[in-house]
Amino acid sequence: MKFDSVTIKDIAKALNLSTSTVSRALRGSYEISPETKKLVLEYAEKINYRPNPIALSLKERRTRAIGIVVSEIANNYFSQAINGIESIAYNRGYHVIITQSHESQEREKVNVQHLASRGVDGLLVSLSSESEEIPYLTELHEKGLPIVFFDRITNEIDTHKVVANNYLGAYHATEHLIYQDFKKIAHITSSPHLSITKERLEGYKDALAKHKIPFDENLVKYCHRGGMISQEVEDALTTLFKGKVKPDAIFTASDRLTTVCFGLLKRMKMKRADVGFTGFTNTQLGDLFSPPLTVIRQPAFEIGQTAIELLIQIIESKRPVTHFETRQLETSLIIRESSMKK
Amino acid sequence: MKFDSVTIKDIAKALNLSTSTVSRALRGSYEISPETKKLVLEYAEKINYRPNPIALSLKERRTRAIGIVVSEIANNYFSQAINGIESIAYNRGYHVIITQSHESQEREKVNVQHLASRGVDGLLVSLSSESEEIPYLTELHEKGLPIVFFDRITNEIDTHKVVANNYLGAYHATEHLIYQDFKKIAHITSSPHLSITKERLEGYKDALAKHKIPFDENLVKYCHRGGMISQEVEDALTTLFKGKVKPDAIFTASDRLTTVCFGLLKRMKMKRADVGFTGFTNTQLGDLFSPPLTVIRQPAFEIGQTAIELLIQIIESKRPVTHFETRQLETSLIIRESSMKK
DNA sequence: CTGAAAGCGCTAACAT
DNA sequence: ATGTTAGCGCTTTCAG
Repeated sequence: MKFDSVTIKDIAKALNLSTSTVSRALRGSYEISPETKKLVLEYAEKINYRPNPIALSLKERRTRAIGIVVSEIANNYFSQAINGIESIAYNRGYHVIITQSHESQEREKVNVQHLASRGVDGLLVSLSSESEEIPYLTELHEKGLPIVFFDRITNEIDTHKVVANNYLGAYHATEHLIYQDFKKIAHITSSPHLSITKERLEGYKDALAKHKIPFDENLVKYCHRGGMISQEVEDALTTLFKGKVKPDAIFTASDRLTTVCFGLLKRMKMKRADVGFTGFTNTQLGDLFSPPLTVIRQPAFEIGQTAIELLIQIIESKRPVTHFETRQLETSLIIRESSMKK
Repeated sequence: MKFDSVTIKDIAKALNLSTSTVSRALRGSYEISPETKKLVLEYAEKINYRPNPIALSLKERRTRAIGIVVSEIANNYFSQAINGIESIAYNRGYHVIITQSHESQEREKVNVQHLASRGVDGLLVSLSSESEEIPYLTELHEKGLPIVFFDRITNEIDTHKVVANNYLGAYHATEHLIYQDFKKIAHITSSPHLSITKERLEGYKDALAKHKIPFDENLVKYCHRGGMISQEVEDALTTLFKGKVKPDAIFTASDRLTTVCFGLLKRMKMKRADVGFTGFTNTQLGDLFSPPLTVIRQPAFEIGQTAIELLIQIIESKRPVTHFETRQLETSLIIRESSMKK
């Protein structure tokens, strides 16, 4: 605490000891006599001594804090992932600093650099939709800062990564729509360079191919800000429904896209009733919607847990970690009315 | 950056200057010759020097970081408030550290103490539903740590506070239900000792009184964990509908309570169709629901902005602030179908 | 077993 | 205009 709180020095003075003795006693060094130790400990307790973590960080070059960089906390996927992260971190004695990029690369960079310079012991990051080149991260990684990516990952950096099985999630969702007898399935997704975008697009394509439905690239719309700006989703929808091939179903690729798109569809009154709909989202409110929403749900909490576990593993490993893995967790398709053919 | 990054010392050595000269040059002190200044600045730029904020904090006893304590970020109200806070903080050069209490007082205490010991310049807090006595906060406040409360505030501490006009919000919501001709309006709310609970209850009561509807305390149900545990809401509903006086409408008092309760109502199939419903919530998804939800919306973003502005004001004021204010922002009632009498 | 002293990166009072 | 030194709170050699 910064407001004239008690320091090791105060204890030393009061007990007529040196600061080093006090320090050692406090951390239970074996070279301190039991009596002195007891004396110090009791006095420290009595005056409610708390070591100053800032001084500690300066000295030890570690903070027991880990930084999180996500695009938006107002996103069910991320808030659940963060809860997963915290659930482990706190038990392991780490504190967590959450930052948001709001899908802006500039903001992401600022956050990353701030966290790094604040001395976090490691970083958990899901890239912004604008991020393609990420020198600010590679640089840090090369300097030895432990980083684990989750959700939106990158090939630029060789480290642990944790993702949902986006390919299969998309595949099953698409196939489900096909089984419902939809033929013109549009796919509304985020920035084309994002890992999740590519994986989900692959799943979508492969499901179509499997069922001999030709892939039509006019049915795929990219929202570069991931739906942060509702206008881009509206434009996508307008173009789709004005196009030669009108979609009879829509499959959205991210949390925000799903809710924004579903809302717009309703508002635009584009014969919503007979447009099949499903999308990736972690909202728990899907069955309150009208019609109830068929969703692809990611195990966000578990993804967060896995990511922080891997990160702590790197942080606490004695020797540099060289073998990295990419963990993949399965999604689940929750079928409700919105994807049913009328 | 902690990984052998360049320090002021390196610059000094390279340029054959003393560290103090470098330090002064870097912060543009007038007592440094333009040439030296230029030299230093250019070299610093070249080798990409970044001051170490940890060392800075230790020295200056300030961090330009402010701590936020809320119950849940997976709550539309709080995530919007946090966005408001960030929008101002970043422009003013402050970073923001977000923590969650998950409605647990113990966790709240740990977070507060951690933030304080990490040396945040100030605290923005919305209390957990368990928090009544808050010695860990009063203590800090007495030591001079700037604190601003928002949403769930307390009388224990004399400082700036920012809230929605909960009384009027509840009053209007209740009155709206009355106008729809509902007579037995139940109120499902959080912990009785929370400021928001009291204010909203008052509004509810006064609206009833105004319209000569007798207040029936059996129609008021408290969920002590604020709906964190869905069971407590289910119990509340069960009791209500098994009671002598069955409610014909329900008015919920918080974001989580609103969505959980609305969902349960649907699932429990308790003739949901003719139960009027409205509640406090900041979800933007209300009109996607079935039926579309009538909600009381708080200006969360603006509340966040106001809170951080007041906090920064305290932090940066030269002399101790002694006059404190409680700012109140108006809510808005968004009327949709759920509150309509069939 | 305990103490003195150096140092983490930086700033600022105090020389010069 | 620039350098020297002390100190923020703590740990950790190095000496006794």
